[in-house]
Amino acid sequence: MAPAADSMTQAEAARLLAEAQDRFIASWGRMGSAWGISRTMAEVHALLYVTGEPMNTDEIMERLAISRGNVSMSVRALLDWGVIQKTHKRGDRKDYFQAEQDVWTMLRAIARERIKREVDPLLQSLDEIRELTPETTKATPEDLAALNQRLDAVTECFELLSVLSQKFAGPTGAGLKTAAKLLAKMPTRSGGDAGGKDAS
Amino acid sequence: MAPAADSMTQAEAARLLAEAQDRFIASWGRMGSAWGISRTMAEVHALLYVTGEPMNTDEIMERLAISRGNVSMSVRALLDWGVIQKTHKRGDRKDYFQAEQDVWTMLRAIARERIKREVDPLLQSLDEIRELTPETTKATPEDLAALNQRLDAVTECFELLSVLSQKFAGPTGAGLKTAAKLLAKMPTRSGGDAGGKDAS
DNA sequence: GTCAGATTTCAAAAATCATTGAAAAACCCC
DNA sequence: GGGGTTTTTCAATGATTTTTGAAATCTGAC
Repeated sequence: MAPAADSMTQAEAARLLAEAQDRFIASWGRMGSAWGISRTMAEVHALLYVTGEPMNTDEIMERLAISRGNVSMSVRALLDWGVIQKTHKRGDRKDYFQAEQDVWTMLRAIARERIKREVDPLLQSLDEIRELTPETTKATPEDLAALNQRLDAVTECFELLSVLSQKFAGPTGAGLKTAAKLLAKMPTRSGGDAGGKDAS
Repeated sequence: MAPAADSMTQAEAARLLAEAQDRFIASWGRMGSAWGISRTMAEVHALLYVTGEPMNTDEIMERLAISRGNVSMSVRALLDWGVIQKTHKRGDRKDYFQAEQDVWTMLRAIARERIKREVDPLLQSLDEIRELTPETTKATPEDLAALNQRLDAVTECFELLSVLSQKFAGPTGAGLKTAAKLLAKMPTRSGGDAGGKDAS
């Protein structure tokens, strides 16, 4: 539209935009891989988030210099996580993908999925293990009793986590943002801890 | 001590104990690797946690069937994370390692480290990127403005996370357990969300 | 200062995980 | 239902991470 801007040319602006996007994509990818998500998948997500635009497979391929198959798989995984959506354009048979634009909604989806995929299975294992180790009060050697105690401590802790995720990240939840804001406002009195052992 | 127990022999109890421990170690290792921690490192941690006993390198090697070098590296990483401690036994030159026994204290250490290692660097990158993209109010093409808005949204969100971790997981923090319990008690009214977009 | 035991380091090997590309399947407009 | 387009799948390849084991370093008692 306007041929040139005040303080920079369109070309300059475009270069800047691309560079900033690339850097964000790289950072997000790095963080993703530290958290057990494949770097590329995180990068695809970052690209879709940072542009905000729906993009098709070919555009993603080209921008990230990755193969068609890789895009297909990453995009499918992101759909499974619920952090991107499939959209369409009139008169275009290609699939377009668009990232959830609200950061809190995005984090909520991630939290929900991680709990479902990783915490819940752990809890189930813990239950199974717990069934192995009877607690016939007397007769049970003290080692078994101590084991049970430790197992129970872990279980209790992760069950609480799972319940919290239901409450705040679940489909009817109150929202992660609410939770975070609440916590941030909470007074910090080291003495007030509910559990005995505290500030190390 | 006592030659036999009521409902099971010592041998039975020992076998049970070992199996339950092994299963816990395997589960913990699986969970660790889903979260970007090496499986072995998580397993060493699980072993030390579940036995509760201080163990030396040779004992860990044998129990987990891994090499000396691997134990050395895993143990060092766990020390860095602050989830195990080095101890000693009189008249024994070997190092012994013992896991933090309080689950919440342990989770707190993990949360603190992850924020420090992964969130804080992300925030720094975001700052740097943000400096690339000036906001000279007018003149700035709308794409750059939109980018800045998205970058800011992510920054705000992770900054809140970082602050929270200071508050609850930091050395003078109020304790993760407190935070979790508080949240669990909070009423769940979907309408109460502070951010506009909510229950999907 | 020396020595034996204990730990760390690190290059090479093994194992795991991610990526490609081409073939197959699905899709859809006429 | 044919023909072109788009997407998915998956075996093979490539890249990365993890593990090993032996050499180097450290440690503390004597």
